[in-house]
Amino acid sequence: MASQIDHRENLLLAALPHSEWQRWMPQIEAVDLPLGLVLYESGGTLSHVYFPTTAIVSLLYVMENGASAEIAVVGNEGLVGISLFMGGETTPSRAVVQSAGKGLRIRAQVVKDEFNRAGEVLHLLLRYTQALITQMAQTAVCNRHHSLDQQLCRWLLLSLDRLQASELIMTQELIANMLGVRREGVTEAALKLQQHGLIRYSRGRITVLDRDGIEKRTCECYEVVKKEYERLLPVGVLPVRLPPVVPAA
Amino acid sequence: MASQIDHRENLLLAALPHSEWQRWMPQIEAVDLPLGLVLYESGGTLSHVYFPTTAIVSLLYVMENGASAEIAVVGNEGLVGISLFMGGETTPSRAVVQSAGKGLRIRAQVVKDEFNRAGEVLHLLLRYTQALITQMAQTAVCNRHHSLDQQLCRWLLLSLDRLQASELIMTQELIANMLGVRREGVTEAALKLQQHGLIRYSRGRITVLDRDGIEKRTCECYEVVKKEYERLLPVGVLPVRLPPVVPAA
DNA sequence: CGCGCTATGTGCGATAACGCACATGCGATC
DNA sequence: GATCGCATGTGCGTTATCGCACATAGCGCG
Repeated sequence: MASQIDHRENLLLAALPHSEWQRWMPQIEAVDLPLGLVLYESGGTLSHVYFPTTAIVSLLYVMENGASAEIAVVGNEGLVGISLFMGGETTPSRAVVQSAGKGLRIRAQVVKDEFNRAGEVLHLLLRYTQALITQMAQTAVCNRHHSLDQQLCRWLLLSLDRLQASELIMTQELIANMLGVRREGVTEAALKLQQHGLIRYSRGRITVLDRDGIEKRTCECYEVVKKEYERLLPVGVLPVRLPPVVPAA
Repeated sequence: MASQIDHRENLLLAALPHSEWQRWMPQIEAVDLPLGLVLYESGGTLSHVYFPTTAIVSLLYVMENGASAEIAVVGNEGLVGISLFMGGETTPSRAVVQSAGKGLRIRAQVVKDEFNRAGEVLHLLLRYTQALITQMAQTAVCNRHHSLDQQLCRWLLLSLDRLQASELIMTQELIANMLGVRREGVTEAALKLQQHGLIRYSRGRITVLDRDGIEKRTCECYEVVKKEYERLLPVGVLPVRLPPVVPAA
């Protein structure tokens, strides 16, 4: 079973030295990540660390009054569960599957042990964490200074980068939740993009027609985050198109 | 010289095991941190890691158009320069002294070496980093959902917690810069607080008269961040009032 | 094929913050 | 002790977003 796992589907796993991967592989488990699945709840314990492959996971914060805001997004370039090796065990945020797909997971203790060997793994995970920090910081700034229109573009691009397709399955209601704005606001912003021929959508299915056009309309935040991921993470280009999966057995 | 340094003035240093501190001490240097001093610039290299003692340092992000926003604040509970041990060397933010005072510093390489020994120091610094991450995430959320009035209160409280006094030397213009809002907005918000007898201020000197009252007016963000710092960091209570400094020599 | 659920579109008035212009006034300096 | 610079106060029209109410319209399901 584990032999069918292609660790190249997740960039962090792909970057593991061969010897490390040999130890990890038997412990890795492939999982389905359906839309809306909560990987961990604010303050809750994590049983596993998740490495999305085709899924996208949002780290979001839900406030007392129910309002929410996304603080970062994790795809096949990263992992969900940094608080395990950062030492805090929990965080006051929630991790929810934002785009259904697949992922790999491994028991929390295994990652902790590997991390504490203080070799390549530690440095790889910490560099990833720094990239994530940049994303959070940029989100804070973006929330402060940029228009909903720009933020929607940023959000679309961040999501696209973490998908293999140019199509997102995502209602405007959900996007509004992520961005922490009204649903109607997203409708208006999306309408503009559609009228300009940049996207097309209907009932929870968004197709990106002109990626460059969207990049022109987004704020600098997208580029800053992307550059920082490229700088910090082993594989230069994020949206890696894999060769056909090696069919074992 | 180094023998006059009281490492209890900074909580991270105070939490170092005795043997570690023995190694660090000869390398530590006391520095003045005047208002406005830039400890590092976006993308710049860090020569030292700074441990504020009486000063407060803001991590802020400056955008292309000159607008800015604070993403976190560091006082005697923390350190400036996490990107050194996180492996990225630089970050796309700026560190500026927000409240003048003193701090300790140590050459970057020393911290890296100690970190890479993978002992207590590593875990201590990573737990601190996680607390910092929480602060950034909460800032992002706060920027999205809370009023300027609430944010000003949060900001005042975060600053007070990192000072030994109930007085801040800080113009409204500077606060506006930190919060990423208009100066006039801060004036209005501060005016309300003053009219309610919570603070008193004049020309860059703010005195907090009723801390509890300010806590009542702030948003949940302050409490979340504070609790998380208390949970993650060694000393339970943040605003530590030190016993008289041990006068060596 | 029609029903109903859910996604999307639209139209308000209300509000918070903006940008700009300018008034006031403290307090350090000469 | 008059002056000047900088911090603070204030007014006002503009804008983005909100909150709510309700209209339309795909699409799956019976």
